[in-house]
Amino acid sequence: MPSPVTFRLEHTCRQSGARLGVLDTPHGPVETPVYMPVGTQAVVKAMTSREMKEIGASIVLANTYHLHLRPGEDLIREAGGLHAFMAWDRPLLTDSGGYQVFSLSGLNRMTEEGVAFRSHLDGSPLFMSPESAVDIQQKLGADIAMAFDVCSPYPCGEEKAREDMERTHRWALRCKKAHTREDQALFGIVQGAFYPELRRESARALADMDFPGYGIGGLSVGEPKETMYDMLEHTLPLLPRDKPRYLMGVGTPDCLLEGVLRGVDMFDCVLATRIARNGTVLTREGRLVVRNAAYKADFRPLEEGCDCEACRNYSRAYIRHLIATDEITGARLCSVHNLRYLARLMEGARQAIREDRYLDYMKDFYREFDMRGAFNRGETT
RNA sequence: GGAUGGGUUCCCGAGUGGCCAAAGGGAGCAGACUGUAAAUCUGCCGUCGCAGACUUCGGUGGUUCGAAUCCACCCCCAUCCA
Repeated sequence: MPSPVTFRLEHTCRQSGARLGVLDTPHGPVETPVYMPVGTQAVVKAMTSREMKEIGASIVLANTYHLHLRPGEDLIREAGGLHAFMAWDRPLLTDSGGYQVFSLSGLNRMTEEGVAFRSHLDGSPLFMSPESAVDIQQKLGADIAMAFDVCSPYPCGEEKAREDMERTHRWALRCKKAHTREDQALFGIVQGAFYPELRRESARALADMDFPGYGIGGLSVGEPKETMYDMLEHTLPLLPRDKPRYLMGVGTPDCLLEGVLRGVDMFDCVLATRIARNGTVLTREGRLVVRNAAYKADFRPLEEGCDCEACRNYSRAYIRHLIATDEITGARLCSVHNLRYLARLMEGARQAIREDRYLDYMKDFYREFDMRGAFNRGETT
């Protein structure tokens, strides 16, 4: 059967090789490269769907594990599916819960059959397998579902990395077999930890399984950025050119641009919304901790020239005051800004690719963006 | 005027002879955050410093080897009685 989600590679930047494309889905097109805001619990935290549209979000994520626990996939199906439930008529993607196997590793036990979780909410047991992760996602009804994968930690010994990768491959086949919904695409996920040969092997194995799109998983888990870029360079060339590549869990503005340079089409990351709620915003000049006392009487907008609601109407001093007084609108305005910032960053990237000047675009970004202390995980401190 | 209860480090508030620079909150300041157990978490929070030293618990004066803690007087606050 033909995939309900198809990718059109529209242009390859002659200066950089970066890709410009369109992902067509049952709920409309997504221009790539794209940053996808994360709405784990069927909501991008602090945001309404109307605001998400104003920001320019074309596709949003939700999470299988979290929605299975609350409110349950049957209720969402009864509501008419995830789109209707959360009043979002644009494309949706659900992560499989594979990441929760990793992030909640203290609360679960994995076997070949699947993963026995203990709910992080009340400790009650639940079992997720490739089949049940697919089943839940089919009931949720997002445009794109993700395979149930095994995300290796960092650092990770080669033997374990291989076991995780091979299990990910076996589980990918099981997911594919279990997936029957015709208006939903299932993407496979590449693993292989930080071993170039494993990354290549995983990319080839997944490509052979012929998915309509490919996630690159197991990155941005604590490794230095250069290591992540290196892994991308060992993965992306082995994935089919005519299928979308989704770098899962990334990230920072610089990682987004570096990913695009290497051929990534889709990204998601909680960072923008999480740091927003904690009083930090992204600007073209770098990260700005608007919570800090330095902005107490700074009446400029968060970012000069930004067209978001926060920057059009409010000052740093005001937003700092809202954060300091624990007013939820402070978290909301910072979220609005950060999401708009990343949407504009990617709009600019697409435009630059179209005009064959993506390397210039990156150079301009790095010239302005202060990288000192800005999410330099894993690098010398 | 009398009775009672109080005055502790920015605020609230524990502490009633040494283990007290003084619990715990709050405020303040800073840091972390990458497929969200996160509107969360961590650190600092008398002064100078490495150790350590110094100043501090309303004021003054005592007792004691040693006082935020005991005694005397004084000043202030609250409530009640006149």
